[in-house]
Amino acid sequence: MGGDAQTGGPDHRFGKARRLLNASDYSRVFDCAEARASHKHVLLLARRNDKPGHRLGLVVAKKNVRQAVQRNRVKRLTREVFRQVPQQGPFLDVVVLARRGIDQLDNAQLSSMLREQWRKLAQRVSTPNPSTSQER
RNA sequence: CGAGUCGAUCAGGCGAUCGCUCCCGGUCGUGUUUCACGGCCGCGGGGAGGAAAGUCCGGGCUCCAUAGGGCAGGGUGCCAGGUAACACCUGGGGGGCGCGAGCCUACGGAAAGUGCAACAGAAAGUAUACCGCCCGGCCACCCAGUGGUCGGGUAAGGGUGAAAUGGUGCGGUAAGAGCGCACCGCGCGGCUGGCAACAGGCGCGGCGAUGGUAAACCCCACCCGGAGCAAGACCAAAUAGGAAUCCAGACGCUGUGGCCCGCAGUGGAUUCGGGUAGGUCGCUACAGGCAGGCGGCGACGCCUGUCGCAGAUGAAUGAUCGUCCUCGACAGAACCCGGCUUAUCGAUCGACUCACUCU
RNA sequence: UGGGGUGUCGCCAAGCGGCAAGGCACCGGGUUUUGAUCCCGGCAUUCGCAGGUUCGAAUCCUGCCACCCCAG
Repeated sequence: MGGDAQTGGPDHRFGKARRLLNASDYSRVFDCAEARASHKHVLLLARRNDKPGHRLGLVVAKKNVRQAVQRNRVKRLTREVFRQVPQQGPFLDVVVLARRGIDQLDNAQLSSMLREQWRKLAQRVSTPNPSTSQER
């Protein structure tokens, strides 16, 4: 459906084609994560998709980030970082889970941390690690 | 100029680039034309709050009967008004705080009943008499008097306690006592003002009666049916059709508040097997905002004009850069309103009070 | 988002107007050659926080705070 959208549209868009939309999309990633990147404040899970671009899903639990303002801030920044990621390589479905204490970071710290985690994730997918695929 | 009281408003601004969502317009594609869905485009419009929060009250809305009767349970609690309603607001009264502007106030009933008050204390509620005080009889002595003992009168004083049976003063008395008087308090009666709460003043009662506690049970007056948009409705598909066991056989069972009645419907429960968990509506236009006029002390009401002001559904307001200043607090809509409560860097405006100085 | 519940010592908790039980743990002492067991004694508990009612509040009332559970 979005075949000509990808060729005609610019690189840094973030419409519904770039997001995980329902529970089945999420459970597909959770049930069979091909790669993961863990950090003190965040956990990324990823799986290859057959779509013409990366797709992002967010899990920011109320238990981990208490205030609604802080949850919104974390999600906005994560989307912003993801939006600026180049659309190339094997396309992934990624779920970002926030952990406790992530709301203590300021905007600059948060976005540089997320860029770093994305870089690690992309590396692991391009050179498949036998240990990670064995985990599931 | 300093200190303070009350009320109202605002909640970083501007520019550039990239990005999200809804609406509008255009265009392309798909399906069967109207039309629907999806993609893209537009120097096109809209896009969090005063608390959006806590969920503490009150309503609308939806389903259960159109929410009906009784019990139970809960709430409110000086008076009058406002309101859709309220535990809110306005005005007034009583009480308390402040020099004042003002602020605070769960503020009905204890002579309907039941209960409670540890410890201390004589006594904690149909009062009582420990130490005292006073009088009389008898006994002793150093015979005015003092001490002991018995009988009586007292509740002024002491001591205990959170609280001790009106308070203060004068008279009175053997000592005392509302025993008498004055003022205050309390109760009763009627009068004046006020819609009322209540206030004022008058007369009567000697007050052995009527202590406290109702955020103890309770009484009185008034109010409250239950659940919640994950309510609920619709579309495609499905709930079909089956099998087994158990219970009941219509004073039974089910239907959303705990029970009874009433009302409506009708066999019910469990297991096996089978199937679905996609979308649309509800979803923002109303107790609506602003301006003006009129009525009212005011809350508010009425009339006229004008404005269109989030509506997502894995869930939208952001990021980066520049610039200015006072350097930006608390904090993010999820059905919607009216309040209350709590969090909060500050800024501005208005009204008023007190102190000092000057004129 | 809605509904419901719980906060008492380090842990588990009873108490529901008048001194806050008890057990485990911990500390000190005794018993024992030593340890365990056993015995005795101790625990600085703002009773989640702040107001109020009462003579008196862990207990009653009001407002906050934290944590937990249930419903897609």
